[in-house]
Amino acid sequence: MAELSTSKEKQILSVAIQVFLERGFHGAKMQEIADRAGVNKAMLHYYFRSKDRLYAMIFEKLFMEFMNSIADSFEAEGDLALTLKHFINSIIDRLRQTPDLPLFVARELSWGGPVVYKTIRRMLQKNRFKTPQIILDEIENAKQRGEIDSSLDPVQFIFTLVGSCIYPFLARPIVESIFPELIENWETLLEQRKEAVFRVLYYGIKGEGTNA
Amino acid sequence: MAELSTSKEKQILSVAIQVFLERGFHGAKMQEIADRAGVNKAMLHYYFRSKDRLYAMIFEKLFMEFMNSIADSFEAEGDLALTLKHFINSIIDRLRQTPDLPLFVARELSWGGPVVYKTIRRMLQKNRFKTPQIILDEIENAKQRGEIDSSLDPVQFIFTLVGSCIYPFLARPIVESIFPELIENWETLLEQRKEAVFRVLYYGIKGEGTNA
DNA sequence: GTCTATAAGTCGATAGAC
DNA sequence: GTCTATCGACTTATAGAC
Repeated sequence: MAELSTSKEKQILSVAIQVFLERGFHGAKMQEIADRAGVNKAMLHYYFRSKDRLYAMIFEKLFMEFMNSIADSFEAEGDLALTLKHFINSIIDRLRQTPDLPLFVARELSWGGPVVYKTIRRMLQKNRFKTPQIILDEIENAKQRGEIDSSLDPVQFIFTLVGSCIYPFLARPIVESIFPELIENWETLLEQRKEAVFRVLYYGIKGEGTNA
Repeated sequence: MAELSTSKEKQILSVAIQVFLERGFHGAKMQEIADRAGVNKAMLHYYFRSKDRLYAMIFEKLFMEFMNSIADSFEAEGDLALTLKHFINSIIDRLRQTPDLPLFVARELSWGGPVVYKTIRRMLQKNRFKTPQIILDEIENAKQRGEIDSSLDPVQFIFTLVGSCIYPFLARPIVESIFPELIENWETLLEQRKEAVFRVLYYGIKGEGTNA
């Protein structure tokens, strides 16, 4: 709505995003936001009225950012292999800039407060989420050319595709607690992941459907 | 520690597990647990002393249940294909009985309260988590027989394997809010998923590593 | 063991001086 | 616009009667 005029307002908002990302709505405290922003707690209410309103603003921004990260990564690149590669590289590079985003979205949606419901209902009405039509088309083409198995379930495949890319970000806290050495090379792991996901998925759908 | 003697004690614990699963530590309220268990709020403190202690007990149980779901699903079945199939079927069937479990673990670990740290440190000391050695061995064997590409990164593959099975449970709230019709057939989707994951992953690692 | 009533603490929100 | 002080709602926890 209103422009973010003051620099202090932007400062608060930027810190609040971080705190909500890390802790979620219930875990986030106005006091911590104020402390980390270097301002008084009263300032938060002066600029943003209430915790609910501050959260609503941030949830909407972050949720759209997440959905757009996925939707915008679907781009036709000529053939299935290139389109797959582009999606995988793009989504991983986008999410690595806000690695807490997937878990934040999953957590807040699973709790499902009123702000969450309203935001999604509003977004469903105006800004219809893009379906991954590009990948669906490429799959159909590849099937007809005989490039991939014609019995492939496209919904399951997209689930596997998106999941394989997002899963590391969702599972990071779990993996970190058990195998901390894996996360020390987090950036390397993500780079290698791009290649690994492409190879398994692309050659996976090229293989013949011999076995049940 | 102590035996769960009273039936009322078991009743409270069973309800508390559900509430913590749904809402996490910060979202769960003692009042709601008492109401849903049909007892007085004071009873909760009589039996479990404090919210922290009740949560600690439940977190430890649920975290172990989750880790064991994964570890126990790794079983040698003679060859790679059968071992993969068994893992996929087993982990999905176990998790479908407590579908909120993966998201609960991810959420609580990402927040990382003192109870969480203590529990994991204790488990790391005594009950060393099983590594998926069985799958690693099968992969090595299959490589030497030339059944699968020798350049396959086993860590990335296990990431993809476990992730592809767990991801639907983590992403369910997100998918449900955007494509509710997909979740209406949740059970069917999970059954189809077993087959889809096996085919993509097994034929994926059998494919030749021609392209970068 | 079970309940009511209430203490004690936390957190969001605001009043009011500057 | 900014700060201090404080209010009031909510939540955990306990005291004490039965």
